[in-house]
Formats: sequence, structure tokens, C-alpha cells
Amino acid sequence: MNHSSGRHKQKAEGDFFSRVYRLVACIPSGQVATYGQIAAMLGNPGAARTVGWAMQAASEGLPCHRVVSASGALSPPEVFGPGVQRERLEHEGVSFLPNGRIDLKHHLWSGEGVNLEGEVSGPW
DNA sequence: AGGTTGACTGGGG
DNA sequence: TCCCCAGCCAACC
Repeated sequence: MNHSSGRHKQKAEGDFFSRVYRLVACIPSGQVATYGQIAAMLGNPGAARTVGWAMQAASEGLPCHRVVSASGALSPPEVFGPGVQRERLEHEGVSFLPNGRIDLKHHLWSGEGVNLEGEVSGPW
């Protein structure tokens, strides 16, 4: 838990965290994105860990269960609860491989359709 | 201003 | 394929 104390410093909407949230909110149901992918889409290929941190501080409204590691592995069980993240994803139609990882070949978000009102200023 | 942290990643063994 | 290690980066303290 971390939202007990009112320590939310809503900074400028152009902050890295805000951009991450904006982008994560665009991940379609049934698809997933990797931490590194999010970071890269925002112009910081090396900020994957920071994206993870942003997820930790994310509000409940965000589909953070759709953000996974580059290997297709899910977040630690203690984050969403044992099996919770997998259930949510399967409920959205995401299939898993025998090794318990997501089939990124079929469910990795392409990043298309991010026609946000002024999202990112990257190469796309 | 500096040291620590982490829901990451890619490469090497 | 799994485990370990070094590099990365923004927020925290």
C-alpha cells in the first residue's frame, strides 16, 4: 500500500510518469506491451525500469496488467495477487505458452492507434 | 547535490 | 532454457 498519505504531487502533465500512463491507457484489450517498449515509444529505450516504477505508482484505473516483461513473463505474484494478472489477461483473450509466458508473437501491441491528443513526440 | 531503489533488459556462462 | 551480472533512468530520501 502506498496511497495512505496524500503525497501525490501532480506535476506537469508532461512528466515521464504521466506520459507512461497516457500510453498504457491506450493498450487495447487482448494485447500487451513490454516495459521496454513503453519506454522506447516515449523516446527513452533505457527507461524500462522507470516504467515499472510508474506502474507501481499507477492508479487503479490504468490497465497495468497489460504491461509485461520482454520475455513474456508476468509481474511478481505479490503485485496483483497469485494468478490474478494471468486471469485478467486470459479473460481478455490473451493466450499463454506452455512455459507459462505470454505468446508475445500474437499479443504484443504494435503501438498503432495511439492517436492521442498530443501523446509523445517520438519518431512516429 | 548525491546515494539508493526497482513490476527491466540484453548478454554471457 | 535458466541464472547471474552490469548498464540504464527517473523518482525518492
